[in-house]
Amino acid sequence: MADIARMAGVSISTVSRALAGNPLIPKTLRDQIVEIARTHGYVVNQSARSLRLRKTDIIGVVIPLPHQTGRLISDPFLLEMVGRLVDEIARRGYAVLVHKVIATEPGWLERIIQSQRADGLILIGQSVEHAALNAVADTYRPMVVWGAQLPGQRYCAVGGDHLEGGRLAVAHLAGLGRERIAFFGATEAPEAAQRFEGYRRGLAEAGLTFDPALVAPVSHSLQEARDDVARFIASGPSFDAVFAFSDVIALAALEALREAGRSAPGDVAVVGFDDIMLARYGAPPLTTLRQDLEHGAQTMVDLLFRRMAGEDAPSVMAPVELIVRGSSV
Amino acid sequence: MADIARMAGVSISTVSRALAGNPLIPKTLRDQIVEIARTHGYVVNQSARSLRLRKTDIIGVVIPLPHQTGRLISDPFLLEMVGRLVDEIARRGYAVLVHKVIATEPGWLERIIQSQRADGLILIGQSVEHAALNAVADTYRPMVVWGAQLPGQRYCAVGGDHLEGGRLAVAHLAGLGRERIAFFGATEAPEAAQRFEGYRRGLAEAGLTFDPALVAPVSHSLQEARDDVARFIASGPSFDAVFAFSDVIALAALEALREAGRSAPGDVAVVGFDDIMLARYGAPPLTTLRQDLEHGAQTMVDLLFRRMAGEDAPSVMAPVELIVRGSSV
DNA sequence: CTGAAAGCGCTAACAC
DNA sequence: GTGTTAGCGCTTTCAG
Repeated sequence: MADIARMAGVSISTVSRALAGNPLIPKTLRDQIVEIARTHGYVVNQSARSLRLRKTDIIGVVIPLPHQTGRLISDPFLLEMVGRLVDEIARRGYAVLVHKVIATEPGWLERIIQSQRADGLILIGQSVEHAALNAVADTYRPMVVWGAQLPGQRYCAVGGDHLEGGRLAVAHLAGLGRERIAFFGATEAPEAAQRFEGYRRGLAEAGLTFDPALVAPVSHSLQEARDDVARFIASGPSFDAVFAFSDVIALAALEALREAGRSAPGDVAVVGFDDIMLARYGAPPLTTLRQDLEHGAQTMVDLLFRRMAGEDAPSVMAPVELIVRGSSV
Repeated sequence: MADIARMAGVSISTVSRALAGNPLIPKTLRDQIVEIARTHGYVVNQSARSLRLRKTDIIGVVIPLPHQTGRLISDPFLLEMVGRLVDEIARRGYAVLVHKVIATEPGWLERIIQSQRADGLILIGQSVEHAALNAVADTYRPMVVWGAQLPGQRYCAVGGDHLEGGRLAVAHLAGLGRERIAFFGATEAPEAAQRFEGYRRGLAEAGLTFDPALVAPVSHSLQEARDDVARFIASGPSFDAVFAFSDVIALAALEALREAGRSAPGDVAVVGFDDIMLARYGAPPLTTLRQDLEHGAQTMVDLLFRRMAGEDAPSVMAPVELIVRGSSV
């Protein structure tokens, strides 16, 4: 910047002001300085700017991976979400810093916040302790979490209506005359717990009895899920429908069923959750509960910027929509 | 940091050294200081650190979007690539800054470099002028591009063997007895031009004549591509096979064919490129040329770090593999 | 082994 | 309007 100042025959402050578009500097001089900077390929150093301004123009997007799988972000839902967030954040002139963290290491959230590399944070998923988020939220405002709403929650969460989604799924399956409806997926994470709760309510409303033998804890990754489902099938419980925690699990279930010689939807009707791109293109295409990611990402970013501006933005629960495709009818 | 120093009864320099694990500070004192910092939730401010060290511990991943579509990163290939890169970069203790840029605005690359927000840059795709990349590469070393190798190229590029891929695709289709093989996709971008060139060579080697009427410029986005293909079908040229620039285009072609009442692979055999996740799950599953993204991302990151260390890492062309699935046989 | 002090590149009072 | 100057929070000579 000193160089530019020398070339323009002005002081550093004038250059700084001109480059910032400060109207105190006459328009002609400003343009002149901007032009000099441009031709010399000068751009303001962001580290210095951030240090001085205590503002980075960066939004952190945190992907907490459960367990110490030091591995792949391959989950299609996660990737779609990241894509949407990048779009939405870029529209506002901010860059996106993606953090992949192992959610089991304590203090990771505090570390990210304290490093002050981002002006705001979006966490994808609550795999963290609810309590840890609450604790952080008391002192750190610019944070939005993709996830479920929980009682006593003091952080800002955006997410689909998991409970209603579970209900709708089971109502749909029961309406088709299915009576032995299995649930595939973990039930610990808040989102999962709510979908599971919706499943149980759906059963109750349809006059079906809940059978714990039809609940299979299935991994979230496609490969492992397929094996988990295969084991479940082999272990013998009879079932004529599946409500899966996610589309990925539903797709894995379809594969495992095919390998076990059962047809879908003939022998077993399958419903997933999320409506990822893969859901539409499968054979059969997947009946699922659609979460509008574009809208979800938009909402999260919107709330985040309001919180960054000091407002106190509320949590939002987005509706989910049952999309009926070939895997259930 | 001053606070921590006061609490520990030492100077700021000592705290800085202790937190950096500098062995000049006795281990006990070091641990003590680290402990104080931990309990008080202190973490080094990265802006200040970066300013001082001229090093950010961030790798920039740039997604250049062609044209001024101020829109969505929805391309599955791009998303998978980003996921792989994040994994690979995170493994090395760096964070990832994702930039979405409109490649038509001149000077964007210089701006990103000069802002010094990242220690190195990975560009996904050469949609930029080859010349612009060459110019930048002369002065900016830590940059790796995902794309084709071009004559006179002075930047480091990693990518699949597009030409060979095109040849293999056509050889496969011709081997199945197909004689009117269409090419769907743009032919301007370097990757596309090479795949197209492979297509022409494949035709020649199979003794088929090249018919310009069978080359359809098709958009890269799923929706638009479907419409483009539908128009092509409606316009009447007879064809019994398609080599598509990408899996996304191939999937769009499958849809358009179905809507037009033509069967695949019966009436038209279809081959894509990339082997994205969607390819495997379609109906029919897609024959495609697999680019090993995991390996590609690994290679790019590896070369980038070598360049960051001052070494002069070479460009790499990765093999592609024909994966035969139901869409062609 | 430890501390004092300089300075990374920038912005914004505060003078003039 | 413009320049001078004081930091932002950190690391690292350099001196002790």
